[in-house]
Amino acid sequence: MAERVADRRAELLDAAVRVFAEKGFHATRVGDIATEAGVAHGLLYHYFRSKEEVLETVFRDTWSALVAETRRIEASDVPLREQLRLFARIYLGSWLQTPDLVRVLVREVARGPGVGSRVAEIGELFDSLRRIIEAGQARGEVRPGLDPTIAAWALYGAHEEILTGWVLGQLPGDAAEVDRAVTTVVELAYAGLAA
Amino acid sequence: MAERVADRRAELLDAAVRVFAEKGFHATRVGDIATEAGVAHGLLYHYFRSKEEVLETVFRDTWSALVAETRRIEASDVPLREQLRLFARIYLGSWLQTPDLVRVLVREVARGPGVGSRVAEIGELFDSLRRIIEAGQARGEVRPGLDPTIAAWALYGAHEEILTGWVLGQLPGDAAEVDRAVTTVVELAYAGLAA
Amino acid sequence: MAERVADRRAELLDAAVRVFAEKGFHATRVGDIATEAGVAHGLLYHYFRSKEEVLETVFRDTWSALVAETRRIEASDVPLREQLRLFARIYLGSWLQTPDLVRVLVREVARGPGVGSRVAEIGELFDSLRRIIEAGQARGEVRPGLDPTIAAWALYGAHEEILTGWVLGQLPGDAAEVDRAVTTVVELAYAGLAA
Amino acid sequence: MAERVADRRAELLDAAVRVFAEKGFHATRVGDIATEAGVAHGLLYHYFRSKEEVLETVFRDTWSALVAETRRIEASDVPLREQLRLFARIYLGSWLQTPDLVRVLVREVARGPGVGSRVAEIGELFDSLRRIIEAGQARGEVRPGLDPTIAAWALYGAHEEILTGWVLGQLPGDAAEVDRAVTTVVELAYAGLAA
DNA sequence: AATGAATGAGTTTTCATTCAT
DNA sequence: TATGAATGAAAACTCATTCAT
Repeated sequence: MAERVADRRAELLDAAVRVFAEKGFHATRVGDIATEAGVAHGLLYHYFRSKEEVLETVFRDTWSALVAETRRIEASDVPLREQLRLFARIYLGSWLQTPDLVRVLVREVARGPGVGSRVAEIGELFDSLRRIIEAGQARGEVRPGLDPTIAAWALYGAHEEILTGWVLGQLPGDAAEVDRAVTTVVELAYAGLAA
Repeated sequence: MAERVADRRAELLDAAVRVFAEKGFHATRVGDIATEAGVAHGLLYHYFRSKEEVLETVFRDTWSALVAETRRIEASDVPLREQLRLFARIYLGSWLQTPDLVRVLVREVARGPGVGSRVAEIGELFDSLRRIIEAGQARGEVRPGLDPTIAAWALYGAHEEILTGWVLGQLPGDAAEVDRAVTTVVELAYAGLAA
Repeated sequence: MAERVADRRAELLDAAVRVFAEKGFHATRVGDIATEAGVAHGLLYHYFRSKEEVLETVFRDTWSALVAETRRIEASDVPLREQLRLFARIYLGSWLQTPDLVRVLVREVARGPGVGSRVAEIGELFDSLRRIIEAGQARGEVRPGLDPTIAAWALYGAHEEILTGWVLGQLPGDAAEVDRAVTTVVELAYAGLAA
Repeated sequence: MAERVADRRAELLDAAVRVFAEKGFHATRVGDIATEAGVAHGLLYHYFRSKEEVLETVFRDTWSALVAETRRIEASDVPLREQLRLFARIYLGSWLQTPDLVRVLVREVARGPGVGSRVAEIGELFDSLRRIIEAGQARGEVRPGLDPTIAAWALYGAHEEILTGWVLGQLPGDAAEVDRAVTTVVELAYAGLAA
């Protein structure tokens, strides 16, 4: 029974991601999600309070996984360059794994009502990146004068914009290009930060 | 008379930027813009075909100015580090000059609906940044192996995310912080790119 | 088993009266009744065809008891003044016995939608009151010129409006006030009708 | 211009009364009112905030007129019997003047959300009736022991129930019957109250 | 140029009712 | 009996856009 419920909920979330990715959150009608999931639209309201909550859930599920992975990288005992590579692999690699999810997150997350409620969770990722940089400074791997907070935002932005390029179809996004992007971003970031 | 027209149009655009910045494009009603501008909402349709066109106009006016400035930097005969500093000053400095405009561009333009129609113009800026990097490689200032296209996107993203941090209220955005951000981003970028 | 059924049905009716009294018929969801009764909402449809039928049942059960009591008064061999007092005691006294039921009847039944279907039963009460007045005229207790039908409606209305005052919280409705209301209405009615 | 606006508003109110009278408030869709008034449904929202507000307006306009008339009667220097007759004429006579309005008020006013906000205004009428009775007591026309508040509610209820009889089609409501009802109610009430 | 009354397409959400289990 | 997932009709309300004045 609980399994059934989880299934339906998951089906609806999957369907929502697909439709949000294609038409965008605002242009998506609740009925579109239901149709994509093969259920009546009323059912969506058994599992979610509103269309907005569906997006919130998608965001939270994905983002908390990303934060968890980033913290694992932060905790890992490897040199900065390796940490940067791991992060780039996970973050940019998501384009190959779950392109629709990337489309949705890149386009919708910083926008619309409810950004406020997401900002706190977004902050957790930046905090982790900042601590990675600070730890690098403590180990002498990163230039001491650099502002770690600003550097963390810049670092994240470098990654996100590349995802954006793929989402907008402005950058080629096949597997080889993703590899090349990982390499390029890691080189840029490491050289940029290194002492 | 032509001046009057220009005035009214400009007033409406200014009002629109203010309201878009406060409530976001979707939550803004045409009547809100008109009220903010002190005119009847019907008048907006003398100057613009639709609410969408108002946003388009805001984007195009701002973006083309930014592209022009970037091209001037590209054409200028100064070292890469100076070019990066000029770009960061203009781009990040806009937060102090026209914060509402930044809010709108960061939240609505780079991702929102209708990006499709703006992508070509967005591309011009990236092209210019790419050529700056390529020229740096030609002069031996930039590492030769680096992919200039990906680097241009990463470079732009680093800047944009800092604006985003200010827009979301997650980074302190006073004049001193803007200066510090310019310094930090230029250092990061120059070291990241330099041969 | 039959007892069980009767129990469940009665529980649901009781719960419905409580919820109708609090939120009104239209604002009450079937789920509210079920929750109040501690069962799943689907179960309600084993005992009633619809939400409407629940209200109908509440009305019919209550009203038929009231009609029966009124007919008993009608049949009783006591003077008019005593008959009026008995009616007032039963009718106004219900406020102390079953205030929620009074709330529902006053607000939903006498006027609400679907009165049409209840009008016949409502008429039985008025008929009984009319015959009480006519009998009074036959005995010489009631002024002969008075229209018994109109007088019956007026008499009933006098009682109902006092219930309404209590329901709306506009008249104090404690036990002492109920007594005082009985006395007042009986005096008014008796003096109004008496030859 | 202001005249036009007033017209449209009044047209919509008239239409609403007609439709509410026929189908009841809840069963009436906003579109029904608009259709009856010959306009698009959206226009209703230029003049009223909601369907509810339309009913509120109907109630307030009517009720305040009734309160004003009752106060005029209260202030007039005529014997109690004449005051009762004037009230009955106005109140019961409304059935001949504006039957739809009566239908709406009788059926909807004491119900639905927003009763709370109407109760205060309803109280004004009862206050006026109570003062009429108290003044009668002061002049020695009304029995001294009688509770004037309860008597006022009973008096009003006697009238309202007769309107209800007409609305429900249970009492014949032609002009002759209205006259007879006025006579009957005045006799009942006067005899009921008189010293 | 300017107004604002008028239009009507568009969409979320609610909730009574059904029915498989 | 009992549950609650699933359905889908229904409707209020919003608001961009038009257009007569």
